[in-house]
Amino acid sequence: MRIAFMGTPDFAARLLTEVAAAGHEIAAVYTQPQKPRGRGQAVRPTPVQMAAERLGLTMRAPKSMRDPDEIAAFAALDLDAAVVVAYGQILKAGVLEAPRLGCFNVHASLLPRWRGAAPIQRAIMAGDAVTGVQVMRMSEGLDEGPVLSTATVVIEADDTAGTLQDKLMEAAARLLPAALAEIAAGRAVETPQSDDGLTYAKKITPAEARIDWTRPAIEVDRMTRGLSPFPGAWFELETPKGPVRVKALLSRPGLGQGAPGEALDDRLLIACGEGAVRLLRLQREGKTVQNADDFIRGLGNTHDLRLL
RNA sequence: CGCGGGGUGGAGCAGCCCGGUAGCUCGUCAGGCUCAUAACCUGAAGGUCACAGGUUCAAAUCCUGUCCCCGCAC
Repeated sequence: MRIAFMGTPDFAARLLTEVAAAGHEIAAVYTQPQKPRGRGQAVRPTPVQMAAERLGLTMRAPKSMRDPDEIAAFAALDLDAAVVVAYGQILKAGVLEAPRLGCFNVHASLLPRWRGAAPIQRAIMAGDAVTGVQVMRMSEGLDEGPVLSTATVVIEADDTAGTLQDKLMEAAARLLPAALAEIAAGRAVETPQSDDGLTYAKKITPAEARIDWTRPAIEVDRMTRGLSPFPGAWFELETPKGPVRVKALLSRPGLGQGAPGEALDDRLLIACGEGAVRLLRLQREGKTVQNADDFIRGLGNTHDLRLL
């Protein structure tokens, strides 16, 4: 098929290479425009852009796909289909209807659960036992279109958003080429989503990433794993030089009771509102990621440890 | 030119303000002790203090520049 690929982060870049390897003619790759961002206002290419360059594909990075000129240019590509993966822009009807067979999205949840921006994180934070990836036909509503194919992935107790994303990415890498083949052959079966179990995966906001030690341990644990490695659930630590912000990147529920935030042993077993969590991987601001052992050594003193 | 923290034996840190013998916790190696432990004891190896200039009798420490890592904001 003659297709366009639209995406931005790593997850999308991996699928772009899969689609290319499947032998489709990629007329254009769309990604978010580069702008000064990140530390030092550096301009960095998106992962999809790097993948597109490596594959020698035509790339476009329009500021807005709502621009009539952009929509016209997109339509002029004379596409069979478009594949959209975490592109970062809302596509209007003019874009969605341009390709002969339509636009298809890869979404990292079992719809209609976790429609929206942060399905992987929200699934872990909610304590879901299973999630997955799906290929769906795009419509104007947010992740509302009919589903063409599904791969399920079990969420393990030690999964973080990072590890789960890797698993989902591998699953999607197998699922998408097969789905495209079905679409090309006109054999794809589209199943409308039901409204049962509908939830929305709201974007993660910085404010909700702060750990509240008065919450039950099981919730704190899900939060650290669901927000790891990015943006990272965090708390504050008192040091001789003042309070320091620390991210908890991996944890495990543990046994213990105490005042919320209090260290119950010298190996980072921290009391929560109900039960306790053991912190396994952390990162102090300005420092690199550390295992609990290294973090403890860096503290110098683990007695009377109190996390805020 | 967005704001800020950091680079010191293999790991994690202190020392820097106030220049004067390279320190701590851990690991490694050798030996000892113990029924036993993420236990304890003894000893050893391992560092041009990120790099390059400068100041000084003397620089990890003060000054200038460069490279690299990271947090926030975006």
